[in-house]
Amino acid sequence: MTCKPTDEPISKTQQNRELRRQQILDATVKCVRRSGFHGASMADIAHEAGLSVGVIYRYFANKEAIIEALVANDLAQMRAKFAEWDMTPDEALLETILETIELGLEHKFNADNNALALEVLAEAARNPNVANIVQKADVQERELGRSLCERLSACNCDNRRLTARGEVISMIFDGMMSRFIANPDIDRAALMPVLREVMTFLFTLPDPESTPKDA
Amino acid sequence: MTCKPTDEPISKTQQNRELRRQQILDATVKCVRRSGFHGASMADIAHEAGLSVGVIYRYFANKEAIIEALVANDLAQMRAKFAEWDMTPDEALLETILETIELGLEHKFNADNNALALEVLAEAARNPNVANIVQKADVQERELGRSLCERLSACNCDNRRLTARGEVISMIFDGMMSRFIANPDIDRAALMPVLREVMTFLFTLPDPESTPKDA
Amino acid sequence: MTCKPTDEPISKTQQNRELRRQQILDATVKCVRRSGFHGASMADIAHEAGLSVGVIYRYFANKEAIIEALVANDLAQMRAKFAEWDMTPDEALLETILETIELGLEHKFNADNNALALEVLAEAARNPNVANIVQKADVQERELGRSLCERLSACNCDNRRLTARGEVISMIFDGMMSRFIANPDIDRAALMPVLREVMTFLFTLPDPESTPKDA
Amino acid sequence: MTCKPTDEPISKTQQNRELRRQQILDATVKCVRRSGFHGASMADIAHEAGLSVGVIYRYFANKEAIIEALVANDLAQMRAKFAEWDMTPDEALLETILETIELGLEHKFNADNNALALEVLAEAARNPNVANIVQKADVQERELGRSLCERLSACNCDNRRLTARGEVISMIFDGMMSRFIANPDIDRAALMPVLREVMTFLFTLPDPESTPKDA
DNA sequence: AATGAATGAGGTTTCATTCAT
DNA sequence: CATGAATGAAACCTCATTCAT
Repeated sequence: MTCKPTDEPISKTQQNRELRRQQILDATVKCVRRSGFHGASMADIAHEAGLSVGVIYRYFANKEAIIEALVANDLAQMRAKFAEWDMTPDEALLETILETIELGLEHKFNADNNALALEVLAEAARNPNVANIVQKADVQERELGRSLCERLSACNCDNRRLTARGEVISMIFDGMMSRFIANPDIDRAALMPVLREVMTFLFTLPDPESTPKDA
Repeated sequence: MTCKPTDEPISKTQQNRELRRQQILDATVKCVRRSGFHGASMADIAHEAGLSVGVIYRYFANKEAIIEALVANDLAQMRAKFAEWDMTPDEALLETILETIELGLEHKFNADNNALALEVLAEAARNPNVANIVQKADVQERELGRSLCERLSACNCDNRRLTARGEVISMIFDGMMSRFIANPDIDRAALMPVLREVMTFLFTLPDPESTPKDA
Repeated sequence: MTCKPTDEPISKTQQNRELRRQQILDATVKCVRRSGFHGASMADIAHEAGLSVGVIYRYFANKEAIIEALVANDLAQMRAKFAEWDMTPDEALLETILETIELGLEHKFNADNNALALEVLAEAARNPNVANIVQKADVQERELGRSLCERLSACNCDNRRLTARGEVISMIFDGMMSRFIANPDIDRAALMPVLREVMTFLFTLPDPESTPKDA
Repeated sequence: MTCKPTDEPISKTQQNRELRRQQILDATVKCVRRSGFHGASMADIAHEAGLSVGVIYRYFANKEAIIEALVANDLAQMRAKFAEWDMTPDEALLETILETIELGLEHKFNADNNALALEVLAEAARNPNVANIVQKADVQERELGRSLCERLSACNCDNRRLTARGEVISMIFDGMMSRFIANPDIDRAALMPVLREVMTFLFTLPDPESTPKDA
């Protein structure tokens, strides 16, 4: 990721370069939220970033590259939040997670976050490069999720089953976006307890006694 | 100009008109799956439909109108499937629904369905007209869902809680799309039993004894 | 113009044909007033005439032909009004003409008439066919005008001078259109007497005594 | 982005911008003369200007904006000529104006000028924006005209009557365009003296003795 | 390095005209 | 004869990308 040619690991030039890239990505996020990937023109992005059109091409090969970097960035931020849980002590973990449901809901029910995330998914559904980025990011996220589930479960857990539980948890979180689009006036007060119950159920779900370990 | 008031109110001309509209919508679906709403050009659509570009404008006012009709169409099909359950007798209902999970999964894990549905959601996140169509459709879908939950629950159920359970169920189904994008090689065999357990839990979830009925 | 193949000079079929042509021209006039020659589409015209698009092509070779017929029609109507004066007795002629100034002003200051007449002129300035029609019509109009001037003048009038006076009179009338566009709130009450004075001056303008008859 | 607050407020960039705009307007004038506003395509204009289509949109928002700028430009040039007379001393004024009649005639009988001016009028008859520009320009022109009339008149002149005389003079000039279209081979040698006589009459026309000053 | 003017292919849409029914 | 669905060229306009300054 970061090449170190000199003793100083990241040169000032490199740092500036990264800052500029981030500046462009931030501007792109705003534009994409407003108008989608195709609706956001390079001129829009340049204007939003306070830069000239030409300079963007010194930091990104083309629009496609911006999109890819944007997606990678966005997913990295997600992952960062996830990683925080990893450091929570075992006894506080479940409660911490349950508390975060509300934050998650708030995040997913935010129109801006939503627009961007759905744009990414829609793009990933058609664009193999973007799909690849999303999938790469997901591998790491699943790993984190699985380790959380493992810590929460009693002990004797089928690994595949653990993974599946993680998937269903993810489904619920990801599905929030879709629900917000379809029903923005949802009754959040009534939703929260149900979500807590289901999450608790999922996190602590024991293996069925008589399930064969392999299909 | 010349209207023939026959017995049957739908003239052959009207029928042909509807056929052409459907032909155009079908072509659009293919193109949108391939390239998204904005990536699908009118020329693409016309070519896919085997028509000239101009003729499309005899059946739809503009591209926006095609998109809106497409979304409405797509959601209507969804609803139709949903409605089937409404006629299942009570005693077979839960089992029928659980059996359908697999079909649902299969549907949501199909790349074509996925691309279209995500495109619709992403569009709805930015385009108020499309959002409106989606939300209108969802009102009906929620109604159906609530009635199913009601039949499955014991009896003494808080209405808001019932609705919330429906929302969570929807989240799981909708979230499948997102998961398929992020992890297409998911272990479906392991996933199915967990899904069945969660669904059963959700459908039969009792009210907590000491919950105040109104916030 | 009218071919007479049978004894009856104009067959009923021919008459119907002429009626249809007129119907189309009337519709075109409305459309052209609204949107100009280029803005008036064949579909507009057909709709306004209560006909199908196709049938128009049975009566006119193409849009150009409609325009040309329209222009010829319009000019013929002008000429018809002009011709009425030809039958007025000498002693009442000047007064009749002066009285008509007000009608002329009213006509030229009507937005609808204006839009059409200016459209015709602008078209004639670029389209040789239309220019030709306009010029052919004008030859006849000038002839009428010259004969009016002749009757009004004392007697000993230079022919070229008479013609020139006719031209200036025409300029004033034609110029009204332009003035209405530039100043629609013009003070007509103040304008009328000045117009009467100038017209009287022009109609009765004697030859300068010492003008050489040829330049 | 980078603005250099120099002493002279008009930067070289601004100057270049203005030059390009003028270049485009000049090309448009040629095209409009040839084919009218609607007949002149953006491709034609670009080609005539030696530019690409896209660049035009950096200087004008759309075709309508070009037309409006063109009209404003054209009228400003007219007004500039008019304004010259304002500086002529009183004793030479009438003769100067009469001498200008010939120039005016020459100008109005020029096919190119004509085509453009008529196009503007025809457009103004239907397009409120253009009408507005024409009317705004005319207010100034009338002011100039009225001041000329005032200087030429004896003294005791009704203001409304003065204005009316200005209108009739304008009618004659504007009417020339129309006459040139209808009769391009007009006998200018015979026309000139008549025009001089009428103009003299109009410029020096006294108030009728017994006219009530207010209607 | 930065700028932003220029390019031109390609987007949506319109419309005169034709022709099978 | 009449219809109006179909055609496809051409209109206006946008935008990712390049490159002289």
